[in-house]
Amino acid sequence: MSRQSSNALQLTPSQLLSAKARILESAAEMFRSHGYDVSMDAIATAANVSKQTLYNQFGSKEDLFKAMIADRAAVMRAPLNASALERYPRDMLADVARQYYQHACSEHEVGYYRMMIGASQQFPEIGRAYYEAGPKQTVEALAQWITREERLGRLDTGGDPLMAAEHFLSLVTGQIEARGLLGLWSEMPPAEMERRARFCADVFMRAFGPRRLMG
Amino acid sequence: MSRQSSNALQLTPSQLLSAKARILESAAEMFRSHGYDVSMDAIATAANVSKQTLYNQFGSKEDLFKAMIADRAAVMRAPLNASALERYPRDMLADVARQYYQHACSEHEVGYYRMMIGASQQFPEIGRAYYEAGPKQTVEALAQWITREERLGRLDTGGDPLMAAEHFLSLVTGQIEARGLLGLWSEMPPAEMERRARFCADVFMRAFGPRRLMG
DNA sequence: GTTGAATTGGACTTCTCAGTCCAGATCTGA
DNA sequence: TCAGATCTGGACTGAGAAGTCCAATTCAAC
Repeated sequence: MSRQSSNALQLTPSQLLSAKARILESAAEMFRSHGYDVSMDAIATAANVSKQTLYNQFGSKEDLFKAMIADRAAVMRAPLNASALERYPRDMLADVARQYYQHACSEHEVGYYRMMIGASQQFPEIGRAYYEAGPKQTVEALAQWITREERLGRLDTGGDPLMAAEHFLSLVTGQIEARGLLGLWSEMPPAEMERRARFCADVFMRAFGPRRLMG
Repeated sequence: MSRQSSNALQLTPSQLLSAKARILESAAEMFRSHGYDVSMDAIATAANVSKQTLYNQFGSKEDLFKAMIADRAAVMRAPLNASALERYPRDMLADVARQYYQHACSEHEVGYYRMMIGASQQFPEIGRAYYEAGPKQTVEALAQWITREERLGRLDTGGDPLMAAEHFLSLVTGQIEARGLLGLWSEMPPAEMERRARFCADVFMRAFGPRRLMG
């Protein structure tokens, strides 16, 4: 017991993360940047671990891949944080868009998405799992918020908040993501982010704002 | 010469398409359904051709793949046919959406898109080529139409027809495509297509319709 | 027909990679 | 200090795939 506490204070570098966590970390990075074709040797090297340990911990490449997906699922949830929920619709929506442009649409993040798309051809159940852990959550959270705002008379989707939510997210991610998936990257300057975020919020408010007050 | 005309009337099955065209056809189908990992033997078999012929015609797997992409580029152009250009904005837009839902968002077509995404990780130049031959053309054609309608006073995008065009296409393709890329297929019933098409056109018209007449 | 070119099938080489095996080192808990 | 578990590195197996080679066949043009 006393030894245990001293261990907790003096961790060797390899103990900072458990072997399993370290492997998952490296595997995610390697799969993201090289696709499913990356070799197990490469992953082992990247994780500073022997190939045998990989197989001890995960049994097979397929199992490692699936474990990595499960591990990432939580990370991929979109940022609809509670604080933003108290803002006026236009500001809240612009904020969601801004957050997307700042964090979720990086080369890195779209790389994961691309990996998921590739994997879901090979392992169809992975596509579903990812969708339900990620995009679906985001759409539903937004739809819930829209429903609330509708009750407050600040929005009017004509009874289809879910479709309105889908449309807003499509507006935000749309062509940017499409270009990213095809590997076309052009660093988006902050001013452009701001312009797009406002544009999305404006379009949405013109379409779904309250009838009398126009946005 | 006389022989030539009799040949034109009595083609053997293998002559219906030139060997090259037949190979490209089969290669496209195999790459679409199995991804880039499909073996050259499998492609040769599918094309009813020996492996050697494959190599005679295309040199290498990579070259075959790129030739296939180039061959497909034209096919992937979106349907913005001239006849539709004479309609009123709302009808024209609903039509574009309808055509997309009917033809472009099938499992088959999204399969090609998925293949492009996968390939553009391995061969970055392919992503750009595809984008420029496909999506970019569509966006620009739509933007041009919007510009014209703006001059006629039937639309008002506040001076950014390109972004408006991007947004409309995002609305149409948005979540549907996202789900397709992840392999989540649910046959869309015609009534649902119609509802979505109208929804997209309505949203767009509320956002960008002329200020006075509201759509 | 005849000739030159293209096609065929199938064996062959070379390479890469998933997964295994093992003997020695290292870690961990008492 | 010791014993059992775990990790290491490196060799090894087996499978599958890209690409080559070649002798026999088919095709196309005169």
